[in-house]
Amino acid sequence: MRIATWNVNSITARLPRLLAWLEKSGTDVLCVQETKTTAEAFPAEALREVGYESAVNATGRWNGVALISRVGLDDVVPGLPGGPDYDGVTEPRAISATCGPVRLWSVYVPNGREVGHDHYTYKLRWFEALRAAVSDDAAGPRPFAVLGDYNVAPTDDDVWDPTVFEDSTHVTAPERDALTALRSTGLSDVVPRPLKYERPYTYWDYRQLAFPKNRGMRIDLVYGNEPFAKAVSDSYVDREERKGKGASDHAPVVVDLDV
DNA sequence: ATGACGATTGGAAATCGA
Repeated sequence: MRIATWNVNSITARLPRLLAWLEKSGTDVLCVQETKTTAEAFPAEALREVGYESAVNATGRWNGVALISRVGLDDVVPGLPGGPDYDGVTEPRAISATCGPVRLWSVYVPNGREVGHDHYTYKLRWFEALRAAVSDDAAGPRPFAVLGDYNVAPTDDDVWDPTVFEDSTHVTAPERDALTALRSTGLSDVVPRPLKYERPYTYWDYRQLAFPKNRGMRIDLVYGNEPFAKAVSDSYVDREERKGKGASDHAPVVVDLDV
């Protein structure tokens, strides 16, 4: 069984590449972030025509997450129970479902914008709510994983140049502490292998030739419980999908499971 | 080649991203 997570930066703009990639990669379940569409405009019919069901939590131009599966999509829960609002709005940043033998979340963690910003506080609260919401499944016997754009680089090795990010979001101690707290529920970081270079970056800015220069970050993560981690046979970042016209600024992270 | 930011809303310029 092949699962993957991909911040597509608009599923409308990415649809041709998304459909081609699903077929080429043979992915059974895809966790999507930044759909940037309403649920009504989500391309569920185009996905159904190629054999995938969709579960969507999306409200418009910002955020939005989905699960796309051809191996079952049951017990769908949209949103993060107990999660914080931002500016009085409950943003669509999480959705979970059971896909065959595994329970999966697709998450788009708040960016944080600047250290000390209201959005940064919101990000830390969001992480705490996520930890509380997944703790039972994380400790359970069923293969379980939280996949998505975490907007945190777990270590300095996950950033192309740590000195560039001093005092920036994505690398601060409170954000990394939030990852540690999340792992303490029984989850571990399923680190993918890179297809080129030393580090498995998953995001490269569109600007300043970041991708050709490999100025990237590993911020798209797969956190799996013990039954999940034991079933992993391979994991890699499909950097080929970051190339060329019409690419997202994130590459898919692929995980193969023996389940 | 992997190449100098892209998507959305709205119908220009602002906002967001990390």
